Amino acid sequence: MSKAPPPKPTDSELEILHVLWQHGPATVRAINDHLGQRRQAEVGYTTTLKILQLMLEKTLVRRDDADRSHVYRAAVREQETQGLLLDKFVDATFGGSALKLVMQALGSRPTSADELAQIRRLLNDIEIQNSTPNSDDDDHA
Amino acid sequence: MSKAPPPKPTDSELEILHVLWQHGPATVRAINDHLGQRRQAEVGYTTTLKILQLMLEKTLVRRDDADRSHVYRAAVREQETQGLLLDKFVDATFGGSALKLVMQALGSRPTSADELAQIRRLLNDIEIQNSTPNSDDDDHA
DNA sequence: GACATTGTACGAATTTATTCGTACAATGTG
DNA sequence: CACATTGTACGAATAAATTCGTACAATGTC
Repeated sequence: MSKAPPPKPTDSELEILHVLWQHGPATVRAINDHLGQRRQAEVGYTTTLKILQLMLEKTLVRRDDADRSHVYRAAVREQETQGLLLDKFVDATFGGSALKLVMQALGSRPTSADELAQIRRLLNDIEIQNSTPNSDDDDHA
Repeated sequence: MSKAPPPKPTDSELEILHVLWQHGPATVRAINDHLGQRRQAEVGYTTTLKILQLMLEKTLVRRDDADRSHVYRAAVREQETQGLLLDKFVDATFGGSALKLVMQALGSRPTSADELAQIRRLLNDIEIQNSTPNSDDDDHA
């Protein structure tokens, strides 16, 4: 029992993860610059640093401190993290019903024909998988 | 400028709204009992009361204080509230892409044939609407 | 009417997230 | 080498959400 699984990131932490996922490993300075761009206002440098230090303790990021300017990189995968957050959100907001969420997402919002087509393709794939139970796709951690 | 639109409910507030949406207007006592059931642990009565009082100030609920036991009821609609929360969530977690959210929701989670059928039906409806621009559904504020 | 019960109001402690100031070390520049 | 620059570490202020204790009013019961 040596591993503590990384917890759910907060909003600020998630924003930093987005930067790391998109641009790869980066220094605090670089991350902070990106944050300043994607928001309207600047972010204090030490604020970003502090959050990254907390994220390090939570094992949401790893860092390379060989050089003076430490380099941080995401320690959690984008899809897995989004899946984790999605689970919580579906539970809290839609009582656990992913169907309701999808209906709401598609129903109350303009969706392009192209996007609809992509979803249709996904539905087909899922139905194929549902009807052909694989015998060897176990996913051991 | 008399209306302040109700703000985004917090997690606890959302849980109370779920009770109100599901069971209709209720006293603090009744709401508290429901909360105790849907969680594992009991909730302090005054905790629920306090949150309801805060929700009243935020105009998330209304109350009838004619009787000694005040009766609270939701002042926001379920769908609208879920839509609001969904928007924020999609922005924060999926960079604003509802498509990514739907793909994640459907892809990384078992979905029954029945649910898939419902989604298919919805897709059909949307495509019909997309191809027949209505001339009289203007929505003036 | 005395007393227990049930209700509301409200202050306050706790926790978590966010923000930034300050101290100080390492490095670059004249 | 003196000094400005750039970096990390860390304490602490602030704000929001959550929790509950305590005071006290209204009602029910004998």
